[in-house]
Amino acid sequence: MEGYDNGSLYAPFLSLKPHQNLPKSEFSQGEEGASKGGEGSSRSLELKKKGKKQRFAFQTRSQVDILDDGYRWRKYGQKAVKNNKFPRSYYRCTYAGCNVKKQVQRLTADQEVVVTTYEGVHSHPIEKSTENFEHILTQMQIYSSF
DNA sequence: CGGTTTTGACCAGCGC
DNA sequence: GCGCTGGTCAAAACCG
Repeated sequence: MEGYDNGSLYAPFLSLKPHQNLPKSEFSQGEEGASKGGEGSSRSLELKKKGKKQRFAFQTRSQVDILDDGYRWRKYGQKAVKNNKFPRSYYRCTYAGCNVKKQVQRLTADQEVVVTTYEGVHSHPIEKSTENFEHILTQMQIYSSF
């Protein structure tokens, strides 16, 4: 709620125009700077091969964990983190060739706050209208952008 | 019937 | 060397 600059608001999903490829994504990497306790900074086999991953995390105020951004997501796992008493959900894009991953995590302090982390970039147009999600973007705060 | 979801187990990396 | 955490995959169950 602090004075976040909407001008700097960078929405990957919004920038993912059908014929608009991201000119550059040099801001990849960046480690996650684990707080402590040696958070698992393990890179996926696929990621390590590419070494090019875009991670975008933002927190939203929602009652549901599943935020429909217009893409199809298939849950492939759920694990509870130590820093959060609530379990973290792992989602993956079901589009062929689109290996975009999404992580949803709820804050222990504020159960109403949901942290959504997008990993990777979509390589296909949205099948649903983003207008619905657009409203969410208005209330969502950028937590960490790489 | 298809697609998706759910739980468990396993693995990998890092820490101490 | 062992333990811990986090992450992914697998099979089965369930829903529309």
